[in-house]
Amino acid sequence: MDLDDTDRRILRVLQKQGRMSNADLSDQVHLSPSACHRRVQRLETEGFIRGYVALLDARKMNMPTTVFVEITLSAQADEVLEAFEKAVSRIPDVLECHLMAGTADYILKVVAEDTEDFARIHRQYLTRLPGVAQMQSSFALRTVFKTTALPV
Amino acid sequence: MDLDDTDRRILRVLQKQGRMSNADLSDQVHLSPSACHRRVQRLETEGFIRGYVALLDARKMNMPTTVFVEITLSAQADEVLEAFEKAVSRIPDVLECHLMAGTADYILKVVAEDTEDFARIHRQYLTRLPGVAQMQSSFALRTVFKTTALPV
DNA sequence: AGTGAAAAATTTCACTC
DNA sequence: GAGTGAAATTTTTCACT
Repeated sequence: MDLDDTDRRILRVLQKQGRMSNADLSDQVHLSPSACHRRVQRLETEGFIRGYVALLDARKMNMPTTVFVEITLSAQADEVLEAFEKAVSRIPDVLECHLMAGTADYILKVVAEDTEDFARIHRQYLTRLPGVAQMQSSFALRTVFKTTALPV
Repeated sequence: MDLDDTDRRILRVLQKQGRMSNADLSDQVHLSPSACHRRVQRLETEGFIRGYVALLDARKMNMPTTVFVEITLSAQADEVLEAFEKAVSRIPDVLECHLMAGTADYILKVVAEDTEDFARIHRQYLTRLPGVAQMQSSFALRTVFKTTALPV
């Protein structure tokens, strides 16, 4: 299915304010409430919209520390990758896990309360990951910005 | 303000389903609708909940490619950092920008349609960023998982 | 914090153009 | 596709326990 400009306007708005009422949304995109609602439903059922989430304030929640962890495995066989990924997915503080091209096999994005808390996560979880040959952690001093919104 | 277990349950649910109705939410967290609604309002006004957003399917939206770009600047004076950050914030395909400790000064998370599209973004935007000494791009072959939900 | 109820707003749907 | 209007549901408030 193709998206027209109106669909894209809807997605731009909902990526910023996912709980905006259909009445307000229809105003912003210059549609009647019913036409707008039909489009949103289609975008949902066709899978363009994966879902709606509340975003929490990491500082308020006492998780202001972000660490990127680059990991190289000792082997690249499918079973090794699978075992690694399965173990990673059980660590609550890991928000993202990407399989990379090039030298590092994986990049993890980890959040923690502070450096000490990251040390705990490292000790408790990261050192126990299977198949790891090398690991390098880089701390974010400050997150300049972070958005969940794809450019549409 | 401190959060109790009920607050944390509310946040866990809303981080997964941000548009759940207050009635359903109050069921899930074992509260009456009014008590639940009172708590959600407090979590919003106190700033624990920063907002609600729709999450789009990157594949459906034709932006399935994620690239991490590590950048070292030629100087670290405040004005250099500011100019760099200001320029970065104008690039639509950059979803995150983190100031890092250690060797690389910044890590950017960039999304693109494919490698060719990333080449365009690189040419059009990244090569024109001010104060850049070194830049290294790493492609994600596959995103194992990605979540916006903080552990609470 | 819970209950119950009323008021306001939103969502949903059948129908029409 | 889009618009209209009415019904169904949900949200929001409130007084009271």
